[in-house]
Amino acid sequence: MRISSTKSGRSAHVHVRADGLRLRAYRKLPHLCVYHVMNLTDVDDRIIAHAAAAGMSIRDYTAKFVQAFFDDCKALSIEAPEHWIRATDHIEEMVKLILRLQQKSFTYPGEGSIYYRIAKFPEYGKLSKIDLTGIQAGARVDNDRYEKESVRDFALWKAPKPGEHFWETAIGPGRPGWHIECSAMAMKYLGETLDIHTGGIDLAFPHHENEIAQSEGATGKLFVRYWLHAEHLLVEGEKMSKSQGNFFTLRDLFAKGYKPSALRFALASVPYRKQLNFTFDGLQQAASSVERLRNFADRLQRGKFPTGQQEGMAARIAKAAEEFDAGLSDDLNTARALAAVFDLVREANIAVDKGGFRQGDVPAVLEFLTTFDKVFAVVEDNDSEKLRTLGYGGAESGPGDEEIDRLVAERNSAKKKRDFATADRIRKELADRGIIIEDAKDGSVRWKRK
RNA sequence: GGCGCGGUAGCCAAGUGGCAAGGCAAUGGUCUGCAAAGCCAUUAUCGGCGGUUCGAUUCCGCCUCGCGCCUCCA
Repeated sequence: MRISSTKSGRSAHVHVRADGLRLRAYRKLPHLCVYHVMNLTDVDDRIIAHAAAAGMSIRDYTAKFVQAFFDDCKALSIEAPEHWIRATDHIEEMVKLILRLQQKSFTYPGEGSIYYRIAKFPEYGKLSKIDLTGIQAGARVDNDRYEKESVRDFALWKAPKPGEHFWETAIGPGRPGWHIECSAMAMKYLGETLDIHTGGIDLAFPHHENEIAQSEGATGKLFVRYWLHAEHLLVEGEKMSKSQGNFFTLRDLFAKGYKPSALRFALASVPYRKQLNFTFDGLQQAASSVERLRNFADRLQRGKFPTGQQEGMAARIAKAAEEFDAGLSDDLNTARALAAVFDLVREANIAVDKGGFRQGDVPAVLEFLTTFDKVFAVVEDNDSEKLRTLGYGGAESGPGDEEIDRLVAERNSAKKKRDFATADRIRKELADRGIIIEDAKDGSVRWKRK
């Protein structure tokens, strides 16, 4: 399976919702090999202009955005693709592709720029089902700086602007148009036909439509077998925008104390084709859901159960794995996959409560949870560690392990003496510092960070 | 205006022509020294109106509401 994805410097949620689902690690089917290439668009009009204004090279100017993007990906446990590549490293490939299009008369020049002639590609619009016949030339040409045969035609190569960075190439000086990079780079790393291309739904038109036109025009072959377009977020039921004040960065959210796992769960639990309404209440709900899963995993790992296996449990676990698989196979229906997990959690909890659950059942359940976590990456608790390494706000400044262990021991001895006032005081103090203490039936005590 | 997506319990959300998954929250119960965790119980005439059908939340039509794209914005 070969995947290409586009990226935005600002947001990683699309990646969590589609490619970020860690399908590579999952790889349920042995013959399914994931090869993922992620493109970093580090050149466009705005970047060039801003870099010029700042007196910086494009590479230096974009460095901090690239770094921030990767940090965000790490925070959200998005797996690194096989290749992540920069547009500016592939100018030559773009030029070659343009030359190829030129030979087939898909291009025409205009004031130093090179345009794609959409009239030459009758299938144009097949992805977004846009009907070009209704679009009249002249309807929206006022802000167009270039001369084009048709309004829909787009620039493959743009003439240099005074004072701004440009490349000296076989097709003349200038810089690439927005769309050409994706076609050129995808083809270089993935071949002329890719299996999956992901991106935000907003990019379907015109960006992906133009990619198809360029690629298929040049090769005469199908460019992409499956497009995965992720729907956008709403925030508290409204469109996210800076002016509305409902635009949050990951850093903002972590600084408010939300955990990476909660955010990841919130984003991943809603199937990618569905518009996700991001709310703080929803984040809280996601955190609670993650908590339930972690409690369950913990219960299995710490618990001491009678030896042997419960009759039917192995089959029950296998069924959960099957349903989980079926959910993901159903166009990444994560909601369905999650239901399979929670069903098993509930049933296994019942078995544990009733005493039927056996030690021999533990490995299979844990193995299932591990498989689940390869995709969802929320059960393993590395929230604090992530925030710390990435230097994001919100990392705990609470008590250290030794101090906690000491206080827990202190509370235990108070409890043994039936000095509940002291025991409860210690528990309350720790609770105020974000540590939850739980007593188990068998007298053992566990603690966890909230 | 054109094209597209969606309206399912307090919240998030799956799904199917035939008794409506799952999660969160709430309330009551169980357990507990008290808690927590877990478990049990309770909570939906599936946006509205028509049509097709023995039967529709699921199919069709109309309406309504929300969102997106058609402006190099994920």
